Amino acid sequence: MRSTTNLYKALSDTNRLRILMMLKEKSLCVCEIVDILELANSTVSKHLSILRNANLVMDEKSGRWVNYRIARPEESEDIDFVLGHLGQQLKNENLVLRDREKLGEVDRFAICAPSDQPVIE
Amino acid sequence: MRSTTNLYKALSDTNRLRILMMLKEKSLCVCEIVDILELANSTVSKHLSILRNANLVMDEKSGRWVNYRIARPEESEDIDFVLGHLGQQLKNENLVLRDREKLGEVDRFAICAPSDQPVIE
DNA sequence: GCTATATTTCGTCAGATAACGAAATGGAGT
DNA sequence: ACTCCATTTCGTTATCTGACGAAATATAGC
Repeated sequence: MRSTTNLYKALSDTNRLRILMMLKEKSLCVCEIVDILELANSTVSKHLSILRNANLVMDEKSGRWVNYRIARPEESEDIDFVLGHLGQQLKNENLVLRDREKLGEVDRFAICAPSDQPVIE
Repeated sequence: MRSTTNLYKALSDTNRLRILMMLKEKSLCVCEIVDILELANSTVSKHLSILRNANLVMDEKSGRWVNYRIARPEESEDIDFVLGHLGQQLKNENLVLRDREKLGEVDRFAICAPSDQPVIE
């Protein structure tokens, strides 16, 4: 029962739904999500751990970043069902559409490393 | 977005899931649900209002009782989808199985009217 | 090994949620 | 109209949640 309510709890926050809708488009590191949602990185990290705990997203280390992506069907029995529903419900949601636009422009190399010399790949 | 998170919030409480699973079996009045869940009737009433608000259940007055039932597909775009998922997830849940057993024995005429002379239909 | 920096963890605060009992409401049946 | 009683609303309390900044952790690249 707990795992079922945990899944639904994970889905009952606006910012977590925004994150899922973005990850549906493409994988993102924490700092990119921070930039788009305009929340503290500790807050975003917490949201991601809740989504990870519900097996909705997975993380993969890559260089200095942690990339988050939607769980594959083999990794989550609920993911297809959930994304199907969210896709339907939120496809015309303004906030989601705006996030998606920002998603095209986001560049982790520009966003992170706020010091004088930006990191060069 | 609000209506989507409200739906998921409604589903993220154990007692509300138990209520939905019971109503899937048959319609019930508040006092029957109180008897099975062993919660205060004010608490159950609140849970039912949250489920009603999410369009998952409907209420119908009948004599002195208010019968609650699962929303019909015409009344809720999400109901089939939700019940399908819950059925899968919770079909082997002990608490749900115990509730279902109690459901067979429950008798609103015996439960309510706690005074000396039970109500006669 | 040191430094830089992306991410996570910790501590705290404000607001939301679930529970209860008591009081209010409202419909059914006399 | 009155009474009964199932249900809802109200007020309170304890716990949970989401937010933040600061400190801790971990890893890449020199």
